[in-house]
Amino acid sequence: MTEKVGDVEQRINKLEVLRQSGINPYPNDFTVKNTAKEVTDSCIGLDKEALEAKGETAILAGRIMAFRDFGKASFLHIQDRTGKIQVYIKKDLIGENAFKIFKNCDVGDIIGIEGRVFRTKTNELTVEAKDIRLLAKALLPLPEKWHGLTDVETRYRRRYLDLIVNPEVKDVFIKRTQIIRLIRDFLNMRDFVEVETPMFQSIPGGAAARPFKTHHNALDIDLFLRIAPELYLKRLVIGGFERVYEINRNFRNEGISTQHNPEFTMLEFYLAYATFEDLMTLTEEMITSIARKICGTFKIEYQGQTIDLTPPWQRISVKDAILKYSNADNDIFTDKKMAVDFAKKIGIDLPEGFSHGKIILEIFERTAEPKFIQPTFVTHYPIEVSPLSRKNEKDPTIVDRFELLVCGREIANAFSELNDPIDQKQRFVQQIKEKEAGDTEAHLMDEDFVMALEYGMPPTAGEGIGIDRLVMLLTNSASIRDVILFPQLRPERI
RNA sequence: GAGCCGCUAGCUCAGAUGGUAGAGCAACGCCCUUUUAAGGCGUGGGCCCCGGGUUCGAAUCCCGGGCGGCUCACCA
Repeated sequence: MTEKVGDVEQRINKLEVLRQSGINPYPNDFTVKNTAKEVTDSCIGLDKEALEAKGETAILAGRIMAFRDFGKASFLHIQDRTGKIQVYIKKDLIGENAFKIFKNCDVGDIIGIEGRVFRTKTNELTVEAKDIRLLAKALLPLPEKWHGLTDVETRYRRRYLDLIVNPEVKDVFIKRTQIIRLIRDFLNMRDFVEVETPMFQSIPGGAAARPFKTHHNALDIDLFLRIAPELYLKRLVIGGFERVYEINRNFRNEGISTQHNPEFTMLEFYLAYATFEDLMTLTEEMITSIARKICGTFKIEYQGQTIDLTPPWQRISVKDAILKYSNADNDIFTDKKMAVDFAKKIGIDLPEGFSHGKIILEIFERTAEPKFIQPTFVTHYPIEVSPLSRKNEKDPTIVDRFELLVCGREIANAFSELNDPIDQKQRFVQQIKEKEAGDTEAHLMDEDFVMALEYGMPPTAGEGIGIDRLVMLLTNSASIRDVILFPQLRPERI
């Protein structure tokens, strides 16, 4: 190879060498019998002699992660789904032909190995190959063994590489699926039924957010990707699914950040004949039972802070939180003018037409929300910002709702559902007014949903939990992109 | 959307004040049959993110653009 040859060309050359000696570089007839972990587990506690006596053998496959080459012998590490294990290749043992194949293997190739398990001088458990098969030739080199792949853009764009090279990344995603499975187990055990409701909605409802718009050609109608499943799940409660949930994607056409991805996974569940207070207890049970299994403790580390999940969690109303964490006066809650003045005083820009409740919420978010590092149920939100929640019996300006805050972030949002169809209709009407006043995220009127309520919905409590954020918390991940396999990025342009 | 930072070999990174691009790992060749980032000797490898400008000369300075990260805004 005297002329300029890149890594890929070199590997294609090797591939040709193999083909010409009758070796298929992409065969499909190797039967794997063991995994790296099985081999390791079965030899735990066995010293060199005991292992020798046992005569353990293994047939396994994996990707070559590293070579330590000695000419006529070589050590390599191969990696399968369970981890890494060392392989020893000796020319004497595998023979001339197999050794020739091996010499045309590179880091990154996928191989199959059969051999005896032994311990080396340094006591590392090793499979001594008596046969080697190339199962898939890699044409591109893997990132460097020592520093690995750290460039975040490459890690997100080529997640497969990230997963091959950074084991802790794979761990996070395995934990993610475990968390979701535990949630399903938790709800299924309590007689909840899992359902799927439309992603395409002609009236995007159930949350305050801007939707993605698309078009159905055959029907010739505009459709919206859902921003929440809420209104469909409540229709199911009306239909008799007294305990129902969905774990699925929501889509919101908004900014991207360490906390936001345009598509994200949401758990929503509804429990008939329950109140938002019942859901606080249920939420504590659900999240602590998951933390126990995933983290093994209630005192978890998140980005340098220790979060104590030991129940019961603090409960505080929006009003009390504002009074506690700011020098606001009591009458901001009864007098909109006072609320406006106070908001301005603490530097909040208020667009025209903000409702009293929205101003209160702004004040809460500015003064109190970031203070709730330890898990806290913040309760009783203003009615204007909660158009689907049940009005509080004693104070009609607030609703029976809570948000669960951890590290100053919303993990869950829940309320006693509004099941009075006339009240619901009025709330929608109020939202329309706010939309007309310029609020792009105000809810839309959904007549069909109101009609469903007119058939009667049992008193019900409902909750949404942002799965991505829960996973971030339980895996100590700083960015939502670290818990979503393929986070949204701009396409690369040349 | 705004501000700050980054983009140089497959990967991780150096390249003051402008002088024509380097290291380690990976790769290739030779030696080496128990290594652990194996070792020794040798070799090749670059649209320095893109486009303009200044200059005798730009990876470096200036302007514009692209992509990414973080912070803020918006939100969950």
